[in-house]
Amino acid sequence: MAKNLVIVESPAKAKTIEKFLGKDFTVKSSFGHVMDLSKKNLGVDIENGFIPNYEISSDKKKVVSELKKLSKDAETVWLASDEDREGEAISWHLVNALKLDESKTKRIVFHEITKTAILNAIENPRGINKKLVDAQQARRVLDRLVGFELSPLLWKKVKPALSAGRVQSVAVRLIVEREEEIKNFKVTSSYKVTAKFEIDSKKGKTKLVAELPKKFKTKEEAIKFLEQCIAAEFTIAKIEKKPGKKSPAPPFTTSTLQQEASRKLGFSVGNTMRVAQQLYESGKITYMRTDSLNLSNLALGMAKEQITELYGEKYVKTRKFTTKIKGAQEAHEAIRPTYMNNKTAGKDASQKKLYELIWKRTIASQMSEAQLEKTVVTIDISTTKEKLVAKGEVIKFDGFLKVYLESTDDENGEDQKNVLPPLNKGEKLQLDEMIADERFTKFPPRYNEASLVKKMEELGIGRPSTYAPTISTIQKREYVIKEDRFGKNRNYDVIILKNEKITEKVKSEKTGFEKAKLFPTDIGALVNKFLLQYFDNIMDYNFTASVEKEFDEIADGQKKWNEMIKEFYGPFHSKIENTLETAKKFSGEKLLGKDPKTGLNIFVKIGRFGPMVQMGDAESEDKPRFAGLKKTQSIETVTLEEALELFKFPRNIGEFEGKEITVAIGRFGPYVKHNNLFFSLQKTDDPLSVIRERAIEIIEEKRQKDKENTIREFDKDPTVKVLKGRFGAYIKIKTKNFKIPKGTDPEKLSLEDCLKISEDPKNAPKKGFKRKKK
DNA sequence: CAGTGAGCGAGCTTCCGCTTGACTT
Repeated sequence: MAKNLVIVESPAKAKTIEKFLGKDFTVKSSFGHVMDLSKKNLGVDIENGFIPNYEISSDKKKVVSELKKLSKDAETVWLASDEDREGEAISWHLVNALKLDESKTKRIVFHEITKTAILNAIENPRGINKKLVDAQQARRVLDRLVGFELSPLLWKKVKPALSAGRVQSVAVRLIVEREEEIKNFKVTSSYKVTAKFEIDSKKGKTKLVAELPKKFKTKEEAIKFLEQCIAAEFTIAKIEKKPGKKSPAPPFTTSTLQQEASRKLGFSVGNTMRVAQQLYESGKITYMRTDSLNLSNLALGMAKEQITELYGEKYVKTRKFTTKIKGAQEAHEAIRPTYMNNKTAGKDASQKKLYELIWKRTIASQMSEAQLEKTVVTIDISTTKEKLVAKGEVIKFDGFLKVYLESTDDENGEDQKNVLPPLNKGEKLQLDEMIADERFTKFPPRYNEASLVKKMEELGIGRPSTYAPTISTIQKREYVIKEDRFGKNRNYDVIILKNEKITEKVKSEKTGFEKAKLFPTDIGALVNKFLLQYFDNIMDYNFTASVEKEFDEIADGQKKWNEMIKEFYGPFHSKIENTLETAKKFSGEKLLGKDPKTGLNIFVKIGRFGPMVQMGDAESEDKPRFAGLKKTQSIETVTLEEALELFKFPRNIGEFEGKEITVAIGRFGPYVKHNNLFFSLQKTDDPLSVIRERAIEIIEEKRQKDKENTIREFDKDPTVKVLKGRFGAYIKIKTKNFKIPKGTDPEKLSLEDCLKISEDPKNAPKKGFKRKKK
């Protein structure tokens, strides 16, 4: 039995560290937090000073009991969770969950997984920092109170099963507000003049492209300018050369890795993290959830060695980067290859591509600057005071550019940097052509997953471990949808001066094309409006930053954590109560117009099951009729005509086997209903025009499929069936499903067998825990 | 994966932050 038990957060880390320490040490992992607030009720005792009710998380019971056993036999238990707020709390929870004896428990920390760092940590143990734990408790309790009081309010006032929280609600706000900016954006156009000159040089003819810095607001002004240039003489007035340099970007953090993988590889945020996890687990890269730019001395040394070997000594420049991100906790290193001499690694194409990106970024960050020479050429026009400008850039020394250049989110990469031909001051230029083309102002870009993460990081909301899950949550709640939009064609004017003649042309370009961008849904916009109206403080972009400041004060011992919570909770809770009493149902109801046949009002709003249209007033004697919106429609844009179409359902389209067939649109899209059974329409079927014959086809297809999936049926009781599911055979009784015990042949089950199996609680459908009411 | 299918009636839903491997309906 080992004398020492070391507990870290991640199993891959445990494996590495075990190699560094001798055989007297066993290294195990807690798999992150082992305790959390109870999920029943609030999990916090409001009346008695906000005492948290912690429980061992259900998925951690096994880990905890194993660690408990090992800790009993160990002489010393070393708690080596990360050195940040959450890590400190993990150690504290471990003390409680494992019932550790204080005398044999030691807390150690390290920021990098290197042998020296770990041996050094072992030499310098300390106790648990209770103040830091308190800061974490404040963070945890605040998030619980906000989430578990706001969400139920939404269920009552907006729609069931919605959610709100300190992080997700602000993320949705960003997307809703960006969409509003875009909607209110006024597109204007102006004319940009570009001139092409022919240069005779020793090497033959080359081109020089120059631009007019000024843009013309109207076509008339642009034409007037071109007319002036017909008989003009063009002379080089000035040639300015300036040295410039470019520096490499710092190594990757979680957020910048997600951004670059999105731009360069087209990965979603979730995909990047999944692939990075695989690389981490196979020991190829360091930890992938980090906000630190730091590289260990070992890594710096390896990088230097690698760069010298591959490119030579003059490409080396060792740098240490420091983070500018507020609230960064820097418990880990930056994301880097474990061994810099592996230029490639990974099992599949995704892993290889991501690894290569990390390798290049890390190596480049330790390379010398690129040396540039920037040239600006000014060209006089004899007939006007305006001057043309040509810009050029020559790379004198490539430095880090040999390996890697960070891309940008900028969608219209304007500055084209070309190499200029040899030119002399006073030289007269021969105009080939001059073009004035119409350019339009561009609305602010919509967020994609990665650029939203970037913005969240800037605001200090969310952590490296939560960026990907948060983005998935707001999509799962249907606050936000990720999709492509096809652009529209737009005409623009082009005026050309060539051979001393001016001609005009109209050209066409694609505009508004969007790929994998985040759009707010009706529900997202409505919930955002509700929260902004009643809880503007939580929705404030600075809310997290201001509570973070208080958490820091708690960690410094200047503030008691439950006092901070009390100050927040008092006004917050009375707002909840007040809103509960006074706010009406928040449905976003909008009057579209009147039904021309009946004269009844047509409304659009959010109902229990999402966006819908309503015919007739709620207060009128005749109950109003309802119909759900199609998935492709929105409250914002639906027209009266489209709304009226929706009331054509359910459509009776004939009879089949003596029962009528109807078509309608439900929660899960358009369907055919026959004999109380439902059959989904295909995407290619139009619910407004689908005919009886096609409906029968769909019914027969479904029947065939059901037959194939049925293993056993019983004449005596048709509500009991043995069916083939995606996880194998199961028993269905009415709407409930039951597991079949192992070793039972489903083909041979009798009705009695089925009923018996259904009575055994072991086989009952799992529905989670029932909530206990006090 | 495939299946689900209402307009109110039960019972349920929910947060953020650590971490991976569950093993379903």
